[in-house]
Amino acid sequence: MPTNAFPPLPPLPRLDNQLCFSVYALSRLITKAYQKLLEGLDVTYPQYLVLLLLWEHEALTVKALGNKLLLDSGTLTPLLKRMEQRGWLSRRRAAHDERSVIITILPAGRALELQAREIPLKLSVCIGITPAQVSDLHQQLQPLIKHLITK
Amino acid sequence: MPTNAFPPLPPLPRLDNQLCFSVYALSRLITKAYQKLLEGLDVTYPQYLVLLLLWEHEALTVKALGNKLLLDSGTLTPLLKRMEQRGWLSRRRAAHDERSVIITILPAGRALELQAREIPLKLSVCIGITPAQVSDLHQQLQPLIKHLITK
DNA sequence: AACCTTTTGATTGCACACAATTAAATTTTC
DNA sequence: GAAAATTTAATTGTGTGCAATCAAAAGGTT
Repeated sequence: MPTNAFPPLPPLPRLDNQLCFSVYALSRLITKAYQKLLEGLDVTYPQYLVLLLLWEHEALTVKALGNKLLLDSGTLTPLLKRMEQRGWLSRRRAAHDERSVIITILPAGRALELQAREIPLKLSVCIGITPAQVSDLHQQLQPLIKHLITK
Repeated sequence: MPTNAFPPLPPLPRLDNQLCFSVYALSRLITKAYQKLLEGLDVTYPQYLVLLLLWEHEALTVKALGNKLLLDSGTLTPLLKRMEQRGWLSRRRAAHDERSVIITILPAGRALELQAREIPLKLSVCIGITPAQVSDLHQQLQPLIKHLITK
């Protein structure tokens, strides 16, 4: 009896068993939850992430923002231009390296920080887990992110 | 001495401490990893998710696909039209309810299943965690998803 | 039957998200 | 110092992703 040249492979895992789909779905659900909390500020979730960084660092290059957010200029440039139009930040070339674009928070952008103070707390309620669980889960995701970044 | 009407609030959590950002970043990294594995099939990750469902169920309405993938018709309609153009599936109105659109897998779409067999294994290597960890993490994400869906 | 409500997809408009390419400026190499 | 390689953003094109709106069809009510 000849060996089977095409042995049956195990069936593809069902969608509802897949970790990757869960991460994908959860990410979109979280973004949607943020959108509700952020609509008072009239910012999107990716824009809020940019603001979080600028509130902390005052000024960052597009490159630095991209490194921290894992987003490239194809995403960031139009997003930052929209935020510039609203007067939240400024975009200018670096004097010492004309290739770099420096993003600086403006007073109007700084003013949003106060309004945003309650968001983390509200969101944790939205998601419905304890701070301990948040921390635990966060720790577990880090190695996956690290592993995928270096590819 | 009067009580302070505006006590200082705790600082906003740093980006690299936020679970939500980790989920968001991980989701995009996973999609990118899938894209590499899927480029031989010339499908995107969301299209692959549709195929996974059609390989299992043969035919589903747009509504049913949307329920399973947590995507609405604004996303699915153009995506399914692209897949129809490539001959992977058909779109037709249900006879008993002209509002419903039934998506049916075609032979060309079915043929992709064989080529996709190795993807789950390859991806688990890509992510770099054990099956036990995958299962564990997956279990932890379910309550968050359930909690956010019912909002 | 005529009306009302609900369900279902499609459509529209806007905002990411990223691969690939281009262009400009800097750094390295010789 | 000139040439080559690298770095950095911008641009372009394609594909999601979703809120809001529209239109058609089904089901229910009187």
